[in-house]
Amino acid sequence: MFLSQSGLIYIEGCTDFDPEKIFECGQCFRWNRVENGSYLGVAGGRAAYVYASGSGHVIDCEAGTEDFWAEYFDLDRDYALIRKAVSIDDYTSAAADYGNGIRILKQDFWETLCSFILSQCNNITRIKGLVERLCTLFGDKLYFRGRELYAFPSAERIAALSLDELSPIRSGYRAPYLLEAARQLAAGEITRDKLELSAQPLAALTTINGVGKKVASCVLLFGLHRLDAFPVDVWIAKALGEYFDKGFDPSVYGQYAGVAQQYIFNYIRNKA
DNA sequence: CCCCAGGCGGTTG
DNA sequence: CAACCGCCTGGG
Repeated sequence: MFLSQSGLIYIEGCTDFDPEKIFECGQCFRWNRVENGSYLGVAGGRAAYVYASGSGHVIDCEAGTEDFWAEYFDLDRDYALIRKAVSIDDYTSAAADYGNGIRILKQDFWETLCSFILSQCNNITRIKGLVERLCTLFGDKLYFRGRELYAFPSAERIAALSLDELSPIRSGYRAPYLLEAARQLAAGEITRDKLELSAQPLAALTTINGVGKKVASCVLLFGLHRLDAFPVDVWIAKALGEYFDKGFDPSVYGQYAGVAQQYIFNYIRNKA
């Protein structure tokens, strides 16, 4: 399904790899289309291009980082099987068909937490702007194929800032949430490991000020790759209200409820 | 073109 | 259940 060479990953014969869907379905904020139609993004302090090539796709990255990107794009997982597994009713089947190509990225925990704290009551354009300013102002500079890019700043870096220093981000009332979360992480009060071990990771996450159930579910799904997490935002709520019974329980999708969530989200948001 | 509502992938007290 | 900060979008 994929083949790694020095600095290049070839994805061939995979029915479920569509860059546009992966990057535009709202799970990530640091991938952008560039002039030639390929996507350029930064994750884990590294950059990569993703583009269509022949009958497949290519991930163009620094030599030695192929394993990181294969993991990031969850390339070992068979999403065609997941699509089948969650197609348990007509509506979800249609959504899964429509969303064919979506994959859940294995993103950094802190970056995900941070990004989704900023996401509340904002549209994607603005979230991307906020995150980009955060990186440009406080992230480490990196160079990739002649471009100057910025890594996502560490929790320690953000924890050391004052509200005043954070103000150029223009994150509004979310700024104190961000600082507080950064300090809790930097102090080790909240760690990825603790959450992994916790029996109630959702409850643990919602102890963070500014993190409610929706943001916490997004962090579980995108930042801890808990594919059973099922974030309910306004779009999902709309779909649930229109097409599902009242007492709907996402556990009907089993361990891949979160992937079903992405299909439904993408479907109700983009389908005419 | 400028102006100003309305609305945004929520959370909190 | 309103208030929160601020921009982006669209109608006038």
